Amino acid sequence: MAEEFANIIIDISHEKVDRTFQYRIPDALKGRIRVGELVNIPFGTGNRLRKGYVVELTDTAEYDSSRIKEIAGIETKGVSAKAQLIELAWWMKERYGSTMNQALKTVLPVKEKIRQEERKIIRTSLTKEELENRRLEAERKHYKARERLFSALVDMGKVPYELATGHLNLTASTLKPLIDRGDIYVERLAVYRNPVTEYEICGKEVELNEEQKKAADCFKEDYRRGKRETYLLHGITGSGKTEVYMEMMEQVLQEGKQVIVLIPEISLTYQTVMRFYKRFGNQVSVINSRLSKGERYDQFERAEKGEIQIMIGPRSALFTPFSRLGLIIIDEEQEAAYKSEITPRYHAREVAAKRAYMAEASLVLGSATPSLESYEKALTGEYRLLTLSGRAKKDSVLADTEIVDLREELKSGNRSIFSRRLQELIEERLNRREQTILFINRRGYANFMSCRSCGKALKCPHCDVSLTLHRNGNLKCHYCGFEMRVPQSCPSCRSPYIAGFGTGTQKIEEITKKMYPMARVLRMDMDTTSKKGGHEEILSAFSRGEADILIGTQMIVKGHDFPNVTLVGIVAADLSLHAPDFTCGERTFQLLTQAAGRAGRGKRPGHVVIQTYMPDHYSIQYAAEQNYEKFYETEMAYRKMLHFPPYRKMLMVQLSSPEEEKLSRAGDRLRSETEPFGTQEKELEIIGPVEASIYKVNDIYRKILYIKHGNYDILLKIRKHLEKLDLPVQLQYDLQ
DNA sequence: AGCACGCCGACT
DNA sequence: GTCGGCGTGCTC
Repeated sequence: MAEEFANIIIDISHEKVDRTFQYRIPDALKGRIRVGELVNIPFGTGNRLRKGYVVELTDTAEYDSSRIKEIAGIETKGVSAKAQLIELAWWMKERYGSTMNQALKTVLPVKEKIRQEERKIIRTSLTKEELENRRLEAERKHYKARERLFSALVDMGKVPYELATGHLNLTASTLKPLIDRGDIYVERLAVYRNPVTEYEICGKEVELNEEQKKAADCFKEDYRRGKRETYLLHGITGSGKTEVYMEMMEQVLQEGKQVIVLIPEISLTYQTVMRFYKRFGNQVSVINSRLSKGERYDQFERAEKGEIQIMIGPRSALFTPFSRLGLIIIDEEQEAAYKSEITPRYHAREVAAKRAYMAEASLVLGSATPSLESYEKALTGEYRLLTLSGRAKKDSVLADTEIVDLREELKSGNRSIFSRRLQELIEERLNRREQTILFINRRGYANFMSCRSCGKALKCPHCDVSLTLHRNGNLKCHYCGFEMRVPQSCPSCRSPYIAGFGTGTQKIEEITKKMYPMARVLRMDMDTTSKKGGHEEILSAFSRGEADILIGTQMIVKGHDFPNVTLVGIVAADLSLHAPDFTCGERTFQLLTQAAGRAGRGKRPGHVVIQTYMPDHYSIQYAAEQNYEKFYETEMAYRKMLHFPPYRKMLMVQLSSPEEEKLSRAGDRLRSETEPFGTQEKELEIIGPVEASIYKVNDIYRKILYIKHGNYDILLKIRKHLEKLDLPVQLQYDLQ
């Protein structure tokens, strides 16, 4: 059955028409019009034909039915990348639960009204005196618009078109008679705001080793044969994944196709980007969040016109309007940065898979520590697994890793945050003029309690996640709502040494400076990097050897190469291990592995010290061994046992409201509306609604409902059902 | 973006 | 009075 109306956005770049208009589908076109289709439509009083994209099909008229016009026809030529992106937006709307407008805004960035470089310029061939005469004439006749224009021309000689229409409030109808008279003319030029200057191509930087070659060849062979697949490139830190990407890209470019490379914002550094420039020259464009919207728009426009073939950027680069997309690469695919925090809360990995499928492109996911989801798919054969098990540089070896048991330190009377072994090694580095990184894997704000004697965190008896210490002094489980008083002694070993855990970078900096007054110490965290460029500045200062010790959070362990670093100290591995979240084991493993990978990137061997109260925990053990496979097996078994993703799919519904009463009523309603799905679907599990880890934020209360099921589609159905209820609280859905 | 409409001063 | 520039608002 074919719908009667189509909602269409007009392909004119002006914010005032940045919304949909409804058109009737004529009988002749019924059934032939789909979402994303480029059509011709009569628009405005003059009914001039314009191009528009179909954004939605519907049977209900949302506008005075008699005034809805008909679609004139389907535009066949120039079926561009945009059409595909609109289809993608439709899919995102369905998958992540948002409005079509929200989805469109993420996929098609609206052109900014203020453009930094003018593309149309009003110029004149008249002399200064003639202009002044024109101005006086206009003044005398009270032609205010002309007077403004001429005085601007007298002052500047030329006027950017945007300035004329914006600030001077001129319209085309004012300008036209002047153009006809020959007073002025409009010069059009395509000047792009190029965020990077040109570089010469240097070709390949290094020869690939056996493993790298094997991985790249496997891809290239498939690609040449027209096989499009998803690959998981699993390579340990320092194994040279980037070279393999570039080799793959070469093949794709040779076949006239285009490439999108996603890199987590945090590791999108000058060094990384330069490597791509050196290999591919000005076929490459880079976008990052520091670029203005206009600059970003320009780069997308260049991509659409085919001026560039490679786009590198954070998750939003996924929406580059390439019309011949052949490959998407996602580096560090497990990174949390690939998940959008605003509606539609999409995951770049999933959207990339969809886009690659639509464009008949291949997808390469790369990581040293793949997400469990991806690795599982690689093991079941859904993805093709490519492995790099050795370091790319022959003389560089994996760091020597040791785990220090902080319980033993306490027993022997050392109450400092640095173990004796770590202190010893730091001193050694200082004497040898080598560099040290001290890493604090602190994340989030939830505080937990643990025992300094046995190392165990206080956990929920029902959920096996850490209890969160609340301000009222109680411990709470934010998965099931279990609550208890802070005990006087450790429940498992009776030791009285239990305490809240929370060590900040600042405190560590203070202690370090006190212990090593001669050392030059740099700190890198949210405070020190908030000003723009702060990030890069600190890292390059450290890289130039301007400090002996770098103290920081996750941001220091991503992708940076510091050849002179021979010691990495992980101050308290337990920090991320006890986060109140079922993924904390996975995250800890990832962080520790990455941090350990920072040591010994140069010729001198590296040393890694992991301080922990839980030296036997599998996340810590396997991270120290750099043994991903073992970690994967253990973690998967645990997820399976507790019915967590990826074994089961999970829908999280966050409810928030300033009124507690409304919140709890809405929560009960959501639960009771979900329960009936369980009568036919025995696998269904509902937990909660329980209070969020921070229940009250800015006077708004928050609760979470967890719905688990093995089948994705059931959860989609449940979400759709819940969305329709129209409850008087804010709802946020997250499906994983 | 482009078009119409209503306002207002200029000119016959 | 009419003509035409100017500013504003709307376009399915």
